[in-house]
Amino acid sequence: HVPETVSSVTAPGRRERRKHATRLELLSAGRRLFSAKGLYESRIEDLSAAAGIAKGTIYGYFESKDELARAVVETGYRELQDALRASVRAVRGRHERVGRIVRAHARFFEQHRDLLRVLHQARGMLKFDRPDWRPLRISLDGHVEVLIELLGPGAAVPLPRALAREQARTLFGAISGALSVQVALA
Amino acid sequence: HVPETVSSVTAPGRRERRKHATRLELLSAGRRLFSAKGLYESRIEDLSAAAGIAKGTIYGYFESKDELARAVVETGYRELQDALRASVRAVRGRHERVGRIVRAHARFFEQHRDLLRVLHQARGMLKFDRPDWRPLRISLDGHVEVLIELLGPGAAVPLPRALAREQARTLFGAISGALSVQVALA
Amino acid sequence: HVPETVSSVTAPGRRERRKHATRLELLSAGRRLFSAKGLYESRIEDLSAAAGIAKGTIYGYFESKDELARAVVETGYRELQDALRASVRAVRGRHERVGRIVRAHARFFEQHRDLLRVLHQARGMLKFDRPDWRPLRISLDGHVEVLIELLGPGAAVPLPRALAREQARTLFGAISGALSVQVALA
Amino acid sequence: HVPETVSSVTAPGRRERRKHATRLELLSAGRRLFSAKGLYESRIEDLSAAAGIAKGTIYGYFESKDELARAVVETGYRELQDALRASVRAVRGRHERVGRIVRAHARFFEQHRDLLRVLHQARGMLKFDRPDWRPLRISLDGHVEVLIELLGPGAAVPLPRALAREQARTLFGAISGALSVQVALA
DNA sequence: AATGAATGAGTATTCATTCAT
DNA sequence: CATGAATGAATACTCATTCAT
Repeated sequence: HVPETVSSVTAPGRRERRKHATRLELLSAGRRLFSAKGLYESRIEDLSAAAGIAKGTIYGYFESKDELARAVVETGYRELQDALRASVRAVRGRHERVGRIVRAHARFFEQHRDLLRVLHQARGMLKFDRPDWRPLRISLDGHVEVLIELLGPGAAVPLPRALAREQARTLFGAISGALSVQVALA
Repeated sequence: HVPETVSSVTAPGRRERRKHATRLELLSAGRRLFSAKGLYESRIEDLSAAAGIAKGTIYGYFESKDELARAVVETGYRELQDALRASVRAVRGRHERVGRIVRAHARFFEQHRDLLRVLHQARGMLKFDRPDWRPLRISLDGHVEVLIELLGPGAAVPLPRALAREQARTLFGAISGALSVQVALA
Repeated sequence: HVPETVSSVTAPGRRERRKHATRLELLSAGRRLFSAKGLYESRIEDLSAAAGIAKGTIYGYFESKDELARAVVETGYRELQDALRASVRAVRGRHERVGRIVRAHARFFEQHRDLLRVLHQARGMLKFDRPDWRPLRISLDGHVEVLIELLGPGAAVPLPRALAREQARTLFGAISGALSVQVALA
Repeated sequence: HVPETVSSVTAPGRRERRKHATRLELLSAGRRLFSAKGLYESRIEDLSAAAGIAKGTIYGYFESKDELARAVVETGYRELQDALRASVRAVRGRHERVGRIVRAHARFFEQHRDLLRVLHQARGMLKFDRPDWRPLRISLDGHVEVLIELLGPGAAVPLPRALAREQARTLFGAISGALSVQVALA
């Protein structure tokens, strides 16, 4: 019931931007922390300290620790996808595209070891039957779909969807599994 | 430090065998449980119920929940190694051996999805810097060494150790990563 | 300490009236909320939503949640007293006055069940030894005094104060207790 | 799978009795504490200290703080009912029975002021619509039924159930309301 | 004056581990 | 050896209150 004055219109932009910045800060701190100590060993309090944001404030941005974790994973997949897309932009032949994508994975995960760790962990969780983790499955499923698209064009004969999906899954699993072991034993 | 009494000498193997059976029961229940709910979501109480063994008793067999988990992982690697060894017994050429080993992995993990889950989880943990998880690293390292041996002979020229190790790591990571994604999205 | 400017003099009653209206709005929302969910289960945030007034603003009108609660109780007693006064205006005989007052209570609480709930709760709290609740005791004490006055005249021989007080307490307790149980089990 | 040996049969009695004693200790400490500070201001930690029982242990006896509170209330009503029953044993006329019951209430609550406070509070809560408090309603309802039985016999013509219930409710409400105010202002 | 994002002290509850029986 | 009641440190989350805008 407070009338929108000019001054109250000027401000929002600032506040909005700040809110967004805080959210990003939390996601970034979450990625760092989860990757260093694991999701279960990371305490909300650590997160609060790492992000320089009060404990209670976190709950204004994410409903729970788990939700934050899910957001970190989703953001991670999105970044990976952006990198992959860039790597095959304007590349034609399927053969060539596969190679690019493999190398793009390797490069990306080398630059973002923290994400490699977090995503590995996430893949582990979605094998358990807790419904809370369904969103993670959706993320991974989505990533596979993106891979199908990226690999897709260039095949002389388009693959049946099921087969393409199996290939994409295997490709992604093999690449990240291999890198994962390297990192684990490094 | 309790002196061996005559009675404990009279029934020599029985007690030993019972102890061993209980230990196996615990390892098996642990594998089932950890694979179904994850290491962190599995409660000692669940384990006690699943194994039909009182909570307190468990601590007579394992020093802690973590130690039990480590034992489950070690046992798992040992079983996998046995399967792999069997698969290449009396196979000569390196090329052929690699194929056998890949297929043996697939077969083994198809038959023991629970282990696939547990080992995936374990690989995730050993990326974190908690010293408690060092034994897991040793397990995985040991497995890689075994792989090197199994793959090894048959090469015209023996590979430099470091290279062989890298190959084995990649092989194992790729195979289990690929299977892992299949299972996760099944 | 901000000097009164001309402009604040130009619109003299307006601002005052607005402040008063906001205060009433808060008291009314408080009564509704406390009665529906109880004092402890009512969150300042709910209140803010129910009253359409921002959280921070509330603290311009009341020092704390407790103070608001006390104000709700006091206002409630005052309204009850007004109703009681009206019911015995110009009634002479003590006997008749008692009857009127009993019926007035019943009528009042039937029309304001929310107050019945809030006052019951308040009576409960003032049995505990927290000093914060002393004001509530004063409210109840004051109410009893009013009852004494209202019942008082008409007795041939004025009762000793202590006895009159005991009677008024019992009267009020019995009436509201009886109604309270009816409402609780309705 | 442990066979029942003689020795394991001898023990249980003791353990059982101890468990029961602990439960009683908790109920008693709960009554004391809830009555002194109110249900909401009583911390589980205080309870643990007051009962000399570790915090965690409490949860082996009661599912939650609320459940403990409900048990305290139920036990309280049961004790009150026992006292009332004793007071009218072998009393015939309805008139006489009513008097006895009123006096028995007064005596009981004078001796157990803590219960007066706790039950008052409980009556307050069951006016709110939280389903968690339904058991309290059942307790109070049950108490009213008991009152009906105790008052019942001796009437020349048996009252219609609904009317009897209304009378019992009013009787109980009025008595405890009156005593409640006395205690509150004492 | 009004707003609502930020704060952090405060609390119920969980769960690995111990130990008396 | 086995048992399961007792323990209490550890932790996610809430919510009254503050304060920069």
